[in-house]
Amino acid sequence: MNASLTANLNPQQAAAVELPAEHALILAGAGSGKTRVLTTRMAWLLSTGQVSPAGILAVTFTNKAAKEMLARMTAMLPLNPRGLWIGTFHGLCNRMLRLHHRDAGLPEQFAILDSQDQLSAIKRVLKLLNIDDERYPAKSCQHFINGNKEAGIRSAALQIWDEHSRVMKAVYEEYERQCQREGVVDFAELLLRCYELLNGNASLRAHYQQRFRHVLVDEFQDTNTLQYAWLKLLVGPESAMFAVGDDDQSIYAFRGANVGNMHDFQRDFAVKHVIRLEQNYRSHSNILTAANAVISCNRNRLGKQLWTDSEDGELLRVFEGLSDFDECEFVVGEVQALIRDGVPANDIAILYRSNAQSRVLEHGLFTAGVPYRVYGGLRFFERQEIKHALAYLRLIASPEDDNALLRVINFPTRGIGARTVDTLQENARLAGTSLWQVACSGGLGRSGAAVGKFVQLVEVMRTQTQGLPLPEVVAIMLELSGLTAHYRADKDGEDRLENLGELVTAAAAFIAEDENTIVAFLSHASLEAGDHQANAQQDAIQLMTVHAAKGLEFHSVFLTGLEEGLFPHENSMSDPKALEEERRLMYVAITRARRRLYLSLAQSRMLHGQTRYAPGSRFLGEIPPEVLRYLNRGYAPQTAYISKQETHTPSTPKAAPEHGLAIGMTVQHHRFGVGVVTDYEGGANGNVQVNFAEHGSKWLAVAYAKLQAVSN
DNA sequence: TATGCGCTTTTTTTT
DNA sequence: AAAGCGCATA
Repeated sequence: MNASLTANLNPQQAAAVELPAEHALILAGAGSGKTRVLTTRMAWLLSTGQVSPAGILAVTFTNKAAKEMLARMTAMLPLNPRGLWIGTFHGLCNRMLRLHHRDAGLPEQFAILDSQDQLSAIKRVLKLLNIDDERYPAKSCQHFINGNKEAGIRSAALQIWDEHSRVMKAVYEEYERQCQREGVVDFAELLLRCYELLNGNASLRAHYQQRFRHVLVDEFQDTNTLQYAWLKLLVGPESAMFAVGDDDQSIYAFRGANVGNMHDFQRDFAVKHVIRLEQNYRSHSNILTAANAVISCNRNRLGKQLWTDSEDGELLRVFEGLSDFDECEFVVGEVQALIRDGVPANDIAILYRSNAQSRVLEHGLFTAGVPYRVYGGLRFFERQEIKHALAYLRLIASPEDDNALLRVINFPTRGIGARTVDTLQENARLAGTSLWQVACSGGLGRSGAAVGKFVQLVEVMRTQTQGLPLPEVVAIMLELSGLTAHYRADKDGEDRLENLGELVTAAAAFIAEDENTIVAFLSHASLEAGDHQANAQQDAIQLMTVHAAKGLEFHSVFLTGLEEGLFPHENSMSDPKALEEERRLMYVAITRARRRLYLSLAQSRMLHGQTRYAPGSRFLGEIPPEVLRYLNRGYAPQTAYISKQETHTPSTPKAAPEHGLAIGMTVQHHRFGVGVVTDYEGGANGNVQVNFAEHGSKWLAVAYAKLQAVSN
């Protein structure tokens, strides 16, 4: 039986699966069968009787990954999924906090704030403290609070340096108080609270350490400081931690992920088993060659070289368009050709660095009648109509939820204006109670009647839905609240109505596999905002950012917008660390392709309403020319030589131009025609690099080239 | 309370 | 170019 589990694994994979119960770090390259190893490891542990399902804790970052892991496990062994602790960091912390809410200092029915809710909660704090939100924008307070929570720092521990730090500390402090008073918890709080629960409660900690003999972590390179600290508390002297990650695919440092955790893990736990999974089963060899070459330009790596025994495959196709429209036209044409050749549409992806780039592509695909699907954007549970509906549910479950009350007290409008809400908040502040309590006690003058009716409405919703199955609760709430009527009356409300209907369906689906409580459903909504997509996937090509593509693979991939300033993004170009992250992003992008990879760029592009000119991405220049095939003439990989220089010599600040030329400027040359200035060095006696439409990119001596500016 | 105009601001994103 | 936001007006 054990043999059958590892039968189809390569020696490294099998070794990883069958490691003894000791700490291990698996460095798993892109497409090397990481998830397979993780799930097989668990199945092996269970089937050899080393551990019972209750003794396993497996952590992932996304619900999708958790679901996939569970699905693959149950395919290998029949299991009751309820006994297993497989989930996201947040999901597992939520589970633990619900079980020990008293020890954690939380009400049994605590609500979870998503980022939007958190932001509005912070706005209330700013208002309460009379803080100038020009100088202290809610967004930056949110960033500050989350940053500190992820570093495990409470407001009380903050040092005051100046006025700014004093205000930030005050905001954080009041925000903590407010959340505690209202019984709500934000995402970072789920982790921090759970960390503190275990840290401050030795017997509980010992209990879980005893219980979880095997702690398995997926995408370990993406863990932040707090997540790692939480793991350290859970892993006891008799537990083994099995961490799988790829430092080369760490693309979330910008939001707090700490790749250094991989290194720290080896040191903190004296890890004896480090296994590298370097054989790639996904891509043809030329694609891997490109990926390896690019990533090898990074300095800080744990070191790993992907290889494959598959054939070379095609060369990577490079297309340089004159404009973003030109690039788009090319992409659309190739997509159509691929589909004609029988590549399934959903096995084709168009990737880009930033969401704004999707617009042109969407337009092109739409015009050409190619079915496509854009990933990202607004998620189901984040839509305003859904948030409104959830707020009513939250009020039914716990009326003291001020955030929820504020959201819907006047939606649909019922004559409770900003003034009334202000008075309500002021009275609540004075009395030190919730808005709901104040609303119940009346005494609000002219608008008191409207508030009274709202209180009644919530009461009626609660009594009428008492004890009913969740989908019915949702349906009744939608009617009584007036949400359905409101969107029915709205000429543009059709989609929203449909989504509200979908919410009832979601509730039905939820009780089919989980509990029948409103609170559980609300947690589900906060923690799995993304999973519930309203429109099912048909056979359509996929458009998404490179970030969103992580973990996915496609037969053919179009990597678009390979220009300096776009990819790498301009905000990352001055910081070497950020630049390395961009390069890892490039590595992730390249390794998404199984068979065919297109690399495309445009000489000019509409960006922020302006036409911008940028030279080709340095990353393109880091790919060995032998694996590239330039589809349109004239654009040999000159960018390579510039970027090679840039990569290997410390970047020197450019001297101020004395010749009046600037990067992006269109110029005319007597022999080479029209081109765009892409670089220069030295002053009037120096050189200038011009990318000519007809003759490609050239370095010319400024003094002799006699370039003339062309206005456009 | 709703609407519309002019102003600003543009990475990446899960939970 | 487009979307979000604050403020003024109907």
